[in-house]
Amino acid sequence: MAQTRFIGGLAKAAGVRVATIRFYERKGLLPAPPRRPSGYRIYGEETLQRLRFIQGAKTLGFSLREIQELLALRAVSGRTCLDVRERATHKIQDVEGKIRQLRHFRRALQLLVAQCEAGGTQGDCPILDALDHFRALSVRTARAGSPVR
Amino acid sequence: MAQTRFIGGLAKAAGVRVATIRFYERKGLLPAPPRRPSGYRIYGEETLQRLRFIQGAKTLGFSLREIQELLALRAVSGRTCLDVRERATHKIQDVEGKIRQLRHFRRALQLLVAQCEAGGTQGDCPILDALDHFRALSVRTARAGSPVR
DNA sequence: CTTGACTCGATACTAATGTACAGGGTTTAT
DNA sequence: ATAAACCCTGTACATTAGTATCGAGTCAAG
Repeated sequence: MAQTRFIGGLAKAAGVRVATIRFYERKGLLPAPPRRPSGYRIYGEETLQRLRFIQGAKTLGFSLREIQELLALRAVSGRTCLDVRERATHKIQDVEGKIRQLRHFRRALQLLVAQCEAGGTQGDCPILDALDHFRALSVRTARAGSPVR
Repeated sequence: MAQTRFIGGLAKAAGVRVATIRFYERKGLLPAPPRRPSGYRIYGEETLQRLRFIQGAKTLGFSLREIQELLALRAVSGRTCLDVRERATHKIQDVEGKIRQLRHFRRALQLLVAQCEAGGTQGDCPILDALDHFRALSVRTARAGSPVR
């Protein structure tokens, strides 16, 4: 079994570059792994899981910093439980905002397709006014409140 | 009514910087607006809508390039209708992938909260294995297929 | 008709997220 | 025990998405 591997094998399995893995480690998104006496990093399956998680979160619009926060939720230490609960609840609201927005989005695209199928699309496709009237919901992705100045 | 305004008013209304609006124009995300004889840009309500759309799409993880593609779908010209339909359908699949992933995500976070409420969280919160087992679904955000080399 | 706030284009800088060497060891299959 | 394929650190470069600044012109309220 390929239970453990070096960085190259992990990179290939996750579909990222070796340099990216080292970069994530420096950024604290991946824990510093055990090493061979030579210094080679040794990885187990769990790091692959985590890399997949990171990839997924990235396509959903979370920044590396936010992903770090999400991952930090895992490090529950009992006494911070309330705090974790709070942050998780907050994240859930973020996520639900995003889901709402995406549904909105999808509806607009579906209307566009329907319009196209009905053949009646000349010039100024007013259907995508749905997209135009798309209001930025309360998703504000933890941008630390506009810096004012 | 503030039906038309200069770039500063638009920026304030949309919550972005003036420089960002000019940047989007250069990038083709906003159309070149009409001008005063002096060269001042004049904006109407529709540009505000579009800016909001862009903001929303950004928090959903679409790159400016992808947002451009989405906006381009609006420019239906009859004969490209089939093409538009195809691309829109593709985008819908992207969006649905993201929605699925976000639901996954939310479920994991909800489990975490539930666990916290049940009080039984010591040390190794195995619930977030849900997060760990999160598989990167087929969301592949139009990355033009890994460059191989 | 002045004055403070705004706008113009051009250019340069920044932050986040990677990527690509370079020079030098390590692994491993043969 | 050697050669191809890897890995190490450190540093420099690239791309995306803006931000900031400059000198000069414009707007609009009093």
